[in-house]
Amino acid sequence: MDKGWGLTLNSDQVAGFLGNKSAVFGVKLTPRLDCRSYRLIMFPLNSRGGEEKSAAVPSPTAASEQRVVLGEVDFFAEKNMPAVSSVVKTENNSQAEGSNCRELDVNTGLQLVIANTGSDESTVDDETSCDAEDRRAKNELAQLQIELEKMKAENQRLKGMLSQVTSNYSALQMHLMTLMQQQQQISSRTESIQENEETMAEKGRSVVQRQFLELGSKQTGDEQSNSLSKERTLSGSPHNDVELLSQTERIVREESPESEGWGPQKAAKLNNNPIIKPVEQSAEATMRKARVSVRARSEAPMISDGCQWRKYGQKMAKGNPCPRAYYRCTMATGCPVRKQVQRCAEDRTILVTTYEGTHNHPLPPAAMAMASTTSTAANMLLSGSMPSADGLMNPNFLARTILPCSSNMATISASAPFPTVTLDLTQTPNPLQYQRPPPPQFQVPFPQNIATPSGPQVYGQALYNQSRFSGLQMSGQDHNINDSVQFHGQSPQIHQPPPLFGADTLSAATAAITADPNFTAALAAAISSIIGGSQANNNNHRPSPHHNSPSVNTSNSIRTSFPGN
DNA sequence: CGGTTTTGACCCGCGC
DNA sequence: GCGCGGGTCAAAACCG
Repeated sequence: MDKGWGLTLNSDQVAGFLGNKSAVFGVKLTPRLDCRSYRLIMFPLNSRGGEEKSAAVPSPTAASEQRVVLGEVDFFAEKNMPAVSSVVKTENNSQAEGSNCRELDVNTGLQLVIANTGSDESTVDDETSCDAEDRRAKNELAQLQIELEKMKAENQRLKGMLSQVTSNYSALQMHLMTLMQQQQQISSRTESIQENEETMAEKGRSVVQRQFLELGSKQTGDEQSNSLSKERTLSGSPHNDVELLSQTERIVREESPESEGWGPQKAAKLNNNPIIKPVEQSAEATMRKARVSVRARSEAPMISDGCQWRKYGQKMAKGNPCPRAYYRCTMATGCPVRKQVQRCAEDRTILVTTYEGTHNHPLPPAAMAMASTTSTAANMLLSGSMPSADGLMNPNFLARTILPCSSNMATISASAPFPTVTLDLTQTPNPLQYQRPPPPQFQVPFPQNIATPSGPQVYGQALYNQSRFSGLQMSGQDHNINDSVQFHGQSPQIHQPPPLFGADTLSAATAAITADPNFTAALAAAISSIIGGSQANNNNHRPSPHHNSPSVNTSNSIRTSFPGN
């Protein structure tokens, strides 16, 4: 087959060699199928140098016993090419002389002398069939290459379109949220003025009393909402806040019915009271609803995230020929964290791992980075659908806050049955990007909580502040950052803001893990940053080699073990 | 022997 | 009501 190289001779040389000055020929050298001999194909050239037709050149009329050396010939070689010393002319049908001569088309009377070759003997039999087969194969190859190029171009075009659509969607969503906030501010002021007038008109009627009455009619016993409402009532524009609260209640209820999702459905059966729902259960159910999907390129059946997982099911999902595997965390009994692992249908080198829930136990360093990333993403996603002191948070802040290095590496699915954040680790961002502070406008969704956000350190603290501020702390278990703090030796009983290294290392780990497409390398970076940053003796956790946990050696590299499925 | 994986059955929500 | 699809259960098989 054609190996992609050929021999080109000077046409004048060829014409002179043939003894016909008026004839101009092009010469091609193509390897034969056996890859040991080569064929020199000559063809007439038109005035523009193009090939006129593919035809064998008649043998030279005046055959000479003496070799005519055309001169040194260079190959346009790309691969393992034998060096060609010269092109000589011999008698018709003469065999190659010497072991370094390779047979060519005997009809042309040309012979190619190839230096530095072995003593392979070339033959001339089945030459015609090989020739036809060569041409067919070359044609097929050329067509395939053309199709490949077309597909590549189409792929690039589609990628560009997708990127544009994604960015447009984000921009539109940002715009919509900004407009909604402005509208709410305006309506808030308007209603505040109206209420003032009402208060003046209806003397003796207490506005605050009316507000609490309305609250009482709309509340469902949710202490969290109640406290939020009271807080809002005190902070101004109460009427609007009540409406906002009821809106948000609808959103939360619609998005997280108790009997849905990965939560134990039997547990849902046990509590059938639709009105009185404990805060813990509600928060837990809401937390379990949020999902964080991580896309990473991996040939392994499962990415190593430092946790121990037990597979409890596998299903064929619609629209994807690859099965979806279900795992639950087995690092602690009753840990609610589960994950789904499935290969991407479009690109099977991409492994999509979807996490849900928050670990209720300390995590090893290897697992902290991913767990914190997913937990933070879930927290912020839920915060985005919950009322806050600033009103509704734009979920796109999440993408940019979690992944300040690239705005299009995180997407939030609004159409999915569950609110899902997708962290795409398959794209290669500029490695310098995540070392720089993120753009200020996307840095912190709650700027009043952060004094001077200036980079990943403050960014990590921002996550901490935000997640505590969101009012969606899981009762009975603190945020993952606190988990990490506990793991680093802090007293589990004392719930206080984590020391600085917790936020620093977490943010660094998060940035590293989300910015590096090589997941294992990113995990190694994250772990090394955690270990190096805290200088704590964290090596007491030695996951059993039986489990799917990475082992950290002294050089902070990651060795993953993936038992086959 | 204990933990994990496999895999068919079952449950449940949802759309028609 | 029925079918479909997602998610989970649980018994059997597997494995170190």
